[in-house]
Amino acid sequence: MSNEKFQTELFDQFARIGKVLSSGYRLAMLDFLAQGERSVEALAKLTGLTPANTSQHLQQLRQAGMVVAQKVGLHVYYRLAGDSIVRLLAALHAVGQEHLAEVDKLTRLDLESKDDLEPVPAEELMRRAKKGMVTVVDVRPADEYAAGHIRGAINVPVAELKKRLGEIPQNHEIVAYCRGPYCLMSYEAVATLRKKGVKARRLKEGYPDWRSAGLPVDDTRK
Amino acid sequence: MSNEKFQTELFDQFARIGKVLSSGYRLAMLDFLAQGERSVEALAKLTGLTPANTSQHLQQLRQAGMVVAQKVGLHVYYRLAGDSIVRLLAALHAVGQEHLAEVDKLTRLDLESKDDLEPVPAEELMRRAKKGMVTVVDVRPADEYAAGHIRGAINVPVAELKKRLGEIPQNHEIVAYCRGPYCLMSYEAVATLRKKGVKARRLKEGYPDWRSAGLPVDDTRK
DNA sequence: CGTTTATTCAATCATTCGCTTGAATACTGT
DNA sequence: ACAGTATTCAAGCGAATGATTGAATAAACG
Repeated sequence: MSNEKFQTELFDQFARIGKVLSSGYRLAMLDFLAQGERSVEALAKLTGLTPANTSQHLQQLRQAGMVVAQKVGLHVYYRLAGDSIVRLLAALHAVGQEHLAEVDKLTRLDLESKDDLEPVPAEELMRRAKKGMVTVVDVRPADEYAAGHIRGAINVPVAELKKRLGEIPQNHEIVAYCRGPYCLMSYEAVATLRKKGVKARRLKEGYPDWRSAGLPVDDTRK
Repeated sequence: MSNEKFQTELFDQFARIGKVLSSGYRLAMLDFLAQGERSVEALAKLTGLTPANTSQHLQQLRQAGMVVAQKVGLHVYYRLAGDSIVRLLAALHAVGQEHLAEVDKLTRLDLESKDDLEPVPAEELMRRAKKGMVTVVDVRPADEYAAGHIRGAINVPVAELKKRLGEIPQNHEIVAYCRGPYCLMSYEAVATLRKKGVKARRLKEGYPDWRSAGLPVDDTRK
């Protein structure tokens, strides 16, 4: 094969991956899948799409080699095909953050104004968790917690935080986490807790980062 | 703004980058631009597209924040908007290599069968170049060499290699390099040189990797 | 000042994409 | 076997995309 032909065929193959990244819904699904496997139904709920539509997107992702499916009973569980996908998503986020003015505007409005809530980096949390100096709270919805969470974390979804305040041991500082750097739930949780006079900070990383860094998790399946 | 709305807007922004990566031609352009800036005309020649078409693609890339343009005289020179783009392309290549059967097939046919030509990693080349133990040959076309190349390399395009063999000092081993990991020119060059009885290997990295690693280059503009 | 050259703009057309809808398939539990 | 549920399939429709063409800008040069 000539060099030119080889090159164009290769670029067309890589473009298949790009094509699959060209839909906000598919990117959202990949982000959810980065937190662990999910059924079609669960993803449909999370994205707000119809199940049929969700299934179609997932099959595009599968044909591009980004996700793999496994049928268990009535449900089909999808998960990311490998760790390189997480790295690709991270690179995509980085480029967006750096070069898309709109992303900058969105995050400046919503995240940075809240970032005086100095986030706790993962390694600091690990150190302090070993000494039992901290209570880790997963503020994602219950089903996402059930599918996988940081080892030792308790689950109080942000929507129920106010009425379930009593469940949270308050002898230590509280560290809240959620889905990832662009998820607002942990911000909201920390704001709520502080308003109640509870000492709380958010974890800098989300669950997907924690998990892909090889830190200890409890997951429904490896 | 609600968490859900924020999320979907953010994902839609990231999808703009994915959309721009969904064309083989645009990916090819980004790869060429990773080697240094190029005019519209140059990119049109490299991709085989018409200038008008090339210009349209470049403007899509520009609107997505991936490239920036600079007008000098009659020519408009485009270049990558930042280093995070190079990392994104690398992540894309990694995912393709790992999860697309077609990429695997293509590279197995064309690259791996030739990979017994044990490539030289960049750091080894640096070490040996300092001692003057090696002749570095850039086998890309003359204009690409002119736009930027590894410091100390001489240029002999692979097409002219046979008739210009005499220009290459043969007291040291020769290390050939070209555009990057999926470019076949350096493979071809090494095969040609070995057939002539010249001791030659290829550099594992291509020029873009070398450049983005901060290793010494001669570039037309910083 | 008019010509040449590089790039961009604008309009057109065939193709593709994404969502919707309704039906088909696969599996579970009674 | 039958009803119920999760997922996939297939067809249809409106919107967006990509290449082509010809014209419009903009800068360099005689």
